[in-house]
Amino acid sequence: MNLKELSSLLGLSQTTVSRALNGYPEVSEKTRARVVQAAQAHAYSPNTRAQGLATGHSKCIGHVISVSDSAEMVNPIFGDFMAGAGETYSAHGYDMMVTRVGTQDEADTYRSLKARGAVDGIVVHAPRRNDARLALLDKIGLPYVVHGRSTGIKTPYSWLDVNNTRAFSEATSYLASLGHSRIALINGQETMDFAIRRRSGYESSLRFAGLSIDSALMSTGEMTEAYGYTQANAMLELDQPPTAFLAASIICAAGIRRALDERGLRVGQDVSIATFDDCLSYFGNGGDQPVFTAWQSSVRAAGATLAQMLIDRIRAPHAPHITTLWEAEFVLGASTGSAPGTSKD
Amino acid sequence: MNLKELSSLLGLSQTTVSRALNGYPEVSEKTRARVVQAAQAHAYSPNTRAQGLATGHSKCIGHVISVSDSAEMVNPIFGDFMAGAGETYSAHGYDMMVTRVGTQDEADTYRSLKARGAVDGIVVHAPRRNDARLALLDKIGLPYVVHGRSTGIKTPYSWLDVNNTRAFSEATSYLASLGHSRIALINGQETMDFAIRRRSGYESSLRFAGLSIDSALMSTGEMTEAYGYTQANAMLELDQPPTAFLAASIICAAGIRRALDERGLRVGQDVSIATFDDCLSYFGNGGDQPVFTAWQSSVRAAGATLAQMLIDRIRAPHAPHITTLWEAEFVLGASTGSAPGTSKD
DNA sequence: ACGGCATTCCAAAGCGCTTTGACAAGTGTG
DNA sequence: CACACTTGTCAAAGCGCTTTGGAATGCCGT
Repeated sequence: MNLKELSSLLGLSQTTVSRALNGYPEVSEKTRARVVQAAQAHAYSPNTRAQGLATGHSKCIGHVISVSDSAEMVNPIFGDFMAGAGETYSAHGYDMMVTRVGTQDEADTYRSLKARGAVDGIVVHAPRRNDARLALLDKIGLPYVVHGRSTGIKTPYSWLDVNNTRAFSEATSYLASLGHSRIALINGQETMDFAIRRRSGYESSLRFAGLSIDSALMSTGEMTEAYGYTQANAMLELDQPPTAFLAASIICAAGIRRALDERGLRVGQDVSIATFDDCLSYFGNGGDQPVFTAWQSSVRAAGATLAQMLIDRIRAPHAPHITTLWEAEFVLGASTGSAPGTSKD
Repeated sequence: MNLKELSSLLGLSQTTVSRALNGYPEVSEKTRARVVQAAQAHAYSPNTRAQGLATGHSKCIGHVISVSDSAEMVNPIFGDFMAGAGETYSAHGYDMMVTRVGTQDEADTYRSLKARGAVDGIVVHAPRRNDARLALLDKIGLPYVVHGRSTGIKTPYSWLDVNNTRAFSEATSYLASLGHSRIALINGQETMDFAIRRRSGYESSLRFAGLSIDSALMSTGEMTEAYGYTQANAMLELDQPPTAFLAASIICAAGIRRALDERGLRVGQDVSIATFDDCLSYFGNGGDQPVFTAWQSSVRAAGATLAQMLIDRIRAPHAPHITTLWEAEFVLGASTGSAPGTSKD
């Protein structure tokens, strides 16, 4: 069923039917009702491609997952982000396109997405410091919003970020206030802007607390369970092992806990764990008694909000940029306690 | 840059340029080379929508994530699946569209995807028993492949599945052979076909081993970490608690381990855990000493293979259906051991 | 009765591509 | 040298929609 068929069926012109369905005022309410009903009855939906050709918009948003070819990792965060974004998209009649690409082909992918007119805008994931993608997107004229920020980029752009510096600063201070002086940071990959911010929050609080910054207590890597486990184990072998861990993700934190459990160390008593928590649906940290003491911020909510920001941006490409900074929420869990030897224990 | 511009720039007709780029034989190699070079120089990519309109194909594959509105869960498996599928798609010039939808709107989504011509085919995820989606897709004529199978569907369809029955049967037998007589099954949602198969494999091996089937040792639910934890805890409170757990996913298994650790039970000694492992990139179970004894099958590989199957199917919609059954691979990990009180321990 | 003004509808152009059918130019044959 | 073929190219139609610029209709006041 297409426009031509539907309109001849109704004895109307294509113009009128099209206008009726798209809510234009030039058509009487009576005929509009008739058209809408007929469209529903015959399950007519305008052909996306034809509509796109005629309007010049694809009504589609692109997400590029860049997969470093060596590791082939897909962060589970992505799924939750897309669920949030997808909700917004479908509410506004947008489709969502996902492209998987090796990191070195990323620029070509953006260019192609634009040249082919495949998408009206894109979400930039996992921005790096001085991320070259932003300038590229500006140059080719593809609207975008950034999930996170890119330190060093001078030109304005729209972003939504969690205050990572603050969260990790608070977390570090919190652990220090419990008497911990050897606090380890199990960070994400420090090519990512957010990881850099997290480290700086951590370091500044260490300094503020008068604690030494020990590179042996800092690690950076892909935030897998195995990574948390391996790093925790390595650090616990040190002459002066940490008494507290600060993890970049609840998945890492799970790995750290495994290392502690395996060594017979009691989490929250012998060794503390605090973590950032993206509120992934498959790794709940809620309930009456949260497992981990955490600074949390829902990545699903971020997806929903960023999607809205992008849609607004596509509608008004020259509107001033919107930037949003969310504060992570503190949740006290069972994984932290006073440092061993401090006060009562 | 579009076809018209490019062709007038070359002093050729649009026809010739189009044919040159699409590899038609009617154009001399000399002009083809000239055209290809110019296209590259001017970063010309044909407009996807126009191309789609003209050809009738969208060169796009749909994936529908149906999110039960109550829970809003997104299985991390999805990310790995898409990474695998995405690789195949981009190799064949296909785009990937993801639609998030509440379960009750799923049928409408498929219909709309077809009516709008948005996709050339789709991948059906998480099939249920007697899944109504397959008949719907057949009816509306949207090519598809199924990740898994749907018991009860008589008409042929293309699928790729892991031999879940066998894997869980083997796993149960394995645990029984270690002397375990109280073996718990922490299953996925038994609305899903794969979960039903897993249970049947589990039960048949229990029977074969002469062990009783105790519904108190079986649970079904969304395979989150918290679910594994909660169920394990509940079962360990039973008068006759299990000495072994069989988990549906490595994420559940992590929850079970947490419950054991918390109770001071040694994994692989006091209580064993075996699990199915989808080889998620963020939850590696590999290495020299795998954490869990597992039956594994890469969901990423499944994605890549199913994508290929779908593309083939789109090319030849009336070709006989292809069905593929993969066997899960056994991996001995540290999480299983003889039942307490059995032989040496 | 007639011009003026909304109101309601339409024919046709155009979006950027593929593809059909036709046409020059070049090649070989008798 | 005329003939039939191949080879390389093109103009134009068409994919299904939106949108521009009219045109017909009905209603008003004068």
